[in-house]
Amino acid sequence: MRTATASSTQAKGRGEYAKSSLTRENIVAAAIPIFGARGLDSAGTREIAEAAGVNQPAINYHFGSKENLYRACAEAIVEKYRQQMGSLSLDAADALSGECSADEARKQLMKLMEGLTEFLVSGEHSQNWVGFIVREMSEQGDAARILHESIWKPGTDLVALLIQASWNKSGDIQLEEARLEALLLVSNLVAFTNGRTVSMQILDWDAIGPAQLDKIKQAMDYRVNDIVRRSSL
Amino acid sequence: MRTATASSTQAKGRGEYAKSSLTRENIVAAAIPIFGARGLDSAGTREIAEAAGVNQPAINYHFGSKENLYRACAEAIVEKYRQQMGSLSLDAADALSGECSADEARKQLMKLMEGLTEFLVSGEHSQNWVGFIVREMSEQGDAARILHESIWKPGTDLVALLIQASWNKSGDIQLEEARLEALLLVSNLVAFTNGRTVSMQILDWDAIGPAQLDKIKQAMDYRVNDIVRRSSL
DNA sequence: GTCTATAGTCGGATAGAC
DNA sequence: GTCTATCCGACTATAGAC
Repeated sequence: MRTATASSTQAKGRGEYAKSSLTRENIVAAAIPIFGARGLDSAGTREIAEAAGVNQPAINYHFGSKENLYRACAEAIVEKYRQQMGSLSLDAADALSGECSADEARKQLMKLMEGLTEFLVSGEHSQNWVGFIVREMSEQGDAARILHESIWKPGTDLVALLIQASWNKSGDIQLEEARLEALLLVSNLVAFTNGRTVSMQILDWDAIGPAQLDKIKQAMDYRVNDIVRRSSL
Repeated sequence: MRTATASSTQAKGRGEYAKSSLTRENIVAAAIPIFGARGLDSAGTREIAEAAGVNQPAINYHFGSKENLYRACAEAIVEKYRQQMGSLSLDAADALSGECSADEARKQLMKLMEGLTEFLVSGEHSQNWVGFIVREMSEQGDAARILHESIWKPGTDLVALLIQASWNKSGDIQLEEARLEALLLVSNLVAFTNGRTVSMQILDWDAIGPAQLDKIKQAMDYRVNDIVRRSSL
């Protein structure tokens, strides 16, 4: 994106910055894990600059302010999320758009949740920016809005629709109930991202490796099946 | 606690500070919601001092440093938690200490979770310091250790033991499984504290009042029953 | 014990050389 | 476009009057 030749004060996209896109991306990539670990206020521009291999004023030059960089990080994360979860989401959405049996919905739901589990809990390289997403859950700023509208809202909505389809019911009341279930389902995964330290201590785990990931996945499978089973109430 | 006469450099407890306990408590009470909302780094001593009705150096005088005040807040929270959840926890522990039928365990578990739900999600005055607890879940400092050992660990352990008792089984493998279930159960509540903003937007709620609290409680009841039902697998 | 005044440090942002 | 040097504001912590 943003095909820029190496050196020239070229024309801007539309009121947007259009400086050296390479160093911009370096800075964003370096900033995301630092912001994710320490938050907007605590993370220093000097720290970020060092990690990116540039000098401190470079951040201000490229982004205008630390907060702008923060927003740029949120946007970059949305992009990465779409790359990583896009195909899974599309599969599920496709299934929903056709008529979709309860069992088909259940299978799609399990596949989607397994993908989400791997994505949020495992995924060594992604681990960095999951911290960013989860941290922003408790904030109310601009970045939080971006992440909510592009990640949390569509993600949980998709899960909710699959749950509803698995119940073989429709209607607004059912949808709200399904949304609540979807939220609780996703929050279970957050326990292993946001609260990873606490979780590991409680479970006497010293790492979340493949063996632990399997246990989490199994627990999530139980959860999904429990939710689906409620259709017969 | 700490019965101090109004003015005198009285004897210290044991190596501990023993200044004017009243203003100490005022500062702690003012600091907890601010730390909870903004975190250790972002919260300023001036801000806290103003909220407490004292001047900024008073904090340093009474606590030595901002970080010491932070630890004092964590300890105060543990105290409040024990006051508020103590009787419920004791009831459950009592039930466990005697021989305890599966159904008795299930009932105690539901009662405990309902109490926890009200405590974490509702509870207007407590809302302040729930932010503190949840924020520290992702940290690894001294305060995090205090809260973990005095709140998270014993709390989830109790839930895990009740789950195990409701399964009518014992053994280490069952205990780890029960701990995992307990963790997921508690993490569902965190969705409405830490992620309150996100949750409300997803569910189209504009507040978490009695009606919403009932829905959450019902969902938690479903969850508990689902977990217990698995004993027959 | 509580205040005012201030020291000392570190943060983000800016100016200007190259 | 990227560097060095620097400003200015905010912060915690300390010194000392009352």
